[in-house]
Amino acid sequence: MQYWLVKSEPSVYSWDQFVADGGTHWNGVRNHQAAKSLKTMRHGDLAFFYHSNEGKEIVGIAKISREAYPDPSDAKGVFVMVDLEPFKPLKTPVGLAAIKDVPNLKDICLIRQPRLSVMPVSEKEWQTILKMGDTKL
DNA sequence: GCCAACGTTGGC
DNA sequence: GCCAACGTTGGC
Repeated sequence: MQYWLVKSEPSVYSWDQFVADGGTHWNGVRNHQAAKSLKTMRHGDLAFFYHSNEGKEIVGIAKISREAYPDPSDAKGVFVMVDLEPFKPLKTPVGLAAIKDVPNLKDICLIRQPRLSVMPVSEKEWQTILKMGDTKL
């Protein structure tokens, strides 16, 4: 089991919309490092759903429901997408500021590479954030 | 193949 | 709205 974090601007695609849709194709990723993570995702892996720009907090958990396949929105056919479905919301959203305050999380990709939109999360980071979110799987 | 210019992301 | 970080583009 691997853990991940995906970002979305709520004004573009929010967690509420994601839940209302019952899942979505995670398309439009055009960064090779992010794409590498997409390709490493396995069916059943879990991913934090982070609201960037507005909110700046982790609001829920998504499950990978389909592994990487070609993203039809990429005309060159280079990039891939996965399918995600809602798993469960965080009982308490975990904000970026709170994450920055935790020494254990200072190496998390979210802080070290702020512009990356899809990134791995270590098991330790995952458990720490789950606890901060007052949420059990 | 280097590197300057430019565009985009996202926190503040 | 500004700006830092960083990926991409294009001239040489």
